[in-house]
Amino acid sequence: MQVIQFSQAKASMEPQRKDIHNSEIPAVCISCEARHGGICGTLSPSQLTELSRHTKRRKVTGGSEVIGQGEQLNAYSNILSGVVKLSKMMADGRQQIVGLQFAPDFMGRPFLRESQVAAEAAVDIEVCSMPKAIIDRMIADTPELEHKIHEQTLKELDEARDWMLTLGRKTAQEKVASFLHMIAMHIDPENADKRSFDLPLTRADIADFLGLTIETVSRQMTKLRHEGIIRIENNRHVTCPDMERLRRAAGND
Amino acid sequence: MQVIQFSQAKASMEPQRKDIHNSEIPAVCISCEARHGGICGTLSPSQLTELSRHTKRRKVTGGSEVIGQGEQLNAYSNILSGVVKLSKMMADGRQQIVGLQFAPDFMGRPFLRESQVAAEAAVDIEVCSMPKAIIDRMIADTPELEHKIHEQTLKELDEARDWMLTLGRKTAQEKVASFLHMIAMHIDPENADKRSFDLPLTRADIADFLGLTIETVSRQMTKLRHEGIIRIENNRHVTCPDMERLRRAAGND
DNA sequence: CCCTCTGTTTGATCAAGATCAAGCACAGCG
DNA sequence: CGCTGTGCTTGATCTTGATCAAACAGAGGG
Repeated sequence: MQVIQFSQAKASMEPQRKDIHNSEIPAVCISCEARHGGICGTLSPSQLTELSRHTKRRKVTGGSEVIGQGEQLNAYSNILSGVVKLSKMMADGRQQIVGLQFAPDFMGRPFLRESQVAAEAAVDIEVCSMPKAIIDRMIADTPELEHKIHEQTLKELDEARDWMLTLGRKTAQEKVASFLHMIAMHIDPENADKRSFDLPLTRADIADFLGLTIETVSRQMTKLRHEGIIRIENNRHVTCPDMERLRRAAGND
Repeated sequence: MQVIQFSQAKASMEPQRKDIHNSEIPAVCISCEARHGGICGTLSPSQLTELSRHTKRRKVTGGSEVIGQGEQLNAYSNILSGVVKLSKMMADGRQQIVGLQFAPDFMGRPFLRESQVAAEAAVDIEVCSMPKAIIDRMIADTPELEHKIHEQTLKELDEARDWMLTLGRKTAQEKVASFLHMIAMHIDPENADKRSFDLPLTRADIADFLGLTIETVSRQMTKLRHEGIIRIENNRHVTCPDMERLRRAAGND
């Protein structure tokens, strides 16, 4: 009966969904679907019933690991809020961030037992996680679900390849500008002239994302600041008066 | 009736398949499946019938474009032999190779009209290509087909992320060693101690793959040669007496 | 045979970014 | 209040890989 409520919620208006998400009963991901474009819109009522018994909403504080590199991966998650960084590390400690995941993204690695990347909360995040086994079974008999996940995979592949061009061929200045531009677009892709945003990453993380050192990131930020392309307050808050100039500084002309 | 033959071929032995592939009638991709692990094993006989009327086997000479960056992409292909490089180019000509595809791979971008990468034959290749529209329709009603393509996408994503670590954090020496090791593994993944292989890429391509210049690639190859880790004949043919040493030089300790 | 073209190597020099080293700002805390 | 720790910036110097330049090897072609 709980589930009937959820199904109704799906069709109803925003406030009610919120109530359900905050209720005692672990919220089924139908709420993610409604508010964040997650995967659960593809599931049947009976599948949702089952899933609802196992999903769990939880908060993860910034900096803590969601999944370690090479670890057994036994859950999928929808990111409800915040940013997750995916990274790889070499034996001697050199690290590279290979992807960022934002609020509506689905996290997890289908069809494999081990993850080759570590997932860590970049800031405080909220996720809705569900057991791998159940989702894997549902994938097998719900083609739309696999399709949805496939589309997410394709999106990640495109982003990874874009980033390879940045890593391999751009200058430090262009790399930093590319990063800022990417974040600005992700915060509000519709409203491209939105001028102000918070960086979800420390300078150290940005360096690991761009294949640079902390010092170089800092110097390039200062340079962009002196050139009037950005303003920075409190280290994290960035304002970009002219997004087009930032785009050009990023080499995407 | 042609198609019945194909179906039989699928179940029968190697030589017959080859005959079919060389016959006048454009070979349906069932032959790819049998010999190269392509996508057509997931299709029903009637789907194969239809597909067989539209697939076309063709050769592409090294260096020519298969799909231009940003071009309309109206075909999928199975690579039957050879290597394809996927690359991105900046407006000023800087280029980055973002992926290599080898013989059994499926090439093409589902669900999108435009490709953001250019695909070019690295050496002379043979492909079995099929119209996008037909495959897209078959994907819609054959979940196994989407699953197969999804798995290929996941493989490409893993490879892209591995390469991001190389691009962002490895030294020139490690990059070149990583490249050689990767090629060696791809030529014969089963037989990891296979010592000898041909490079499918020119020095310029290798540089674009590694985010280096031609000169640096050349110098690092010379250095690996002097250290006795590899031997090189005719510029393209590489012998590696001790794969373990190469792996260590690549930083994958 | 010479000539040209492409792909490659090698050498000399330069510069972008790494490394080493301080120092500042701010938050938490005894 | 001063102390400590963390994250960030700035400066001085060094190193890696880029750039500029030359030369070589092999293929094709007149």
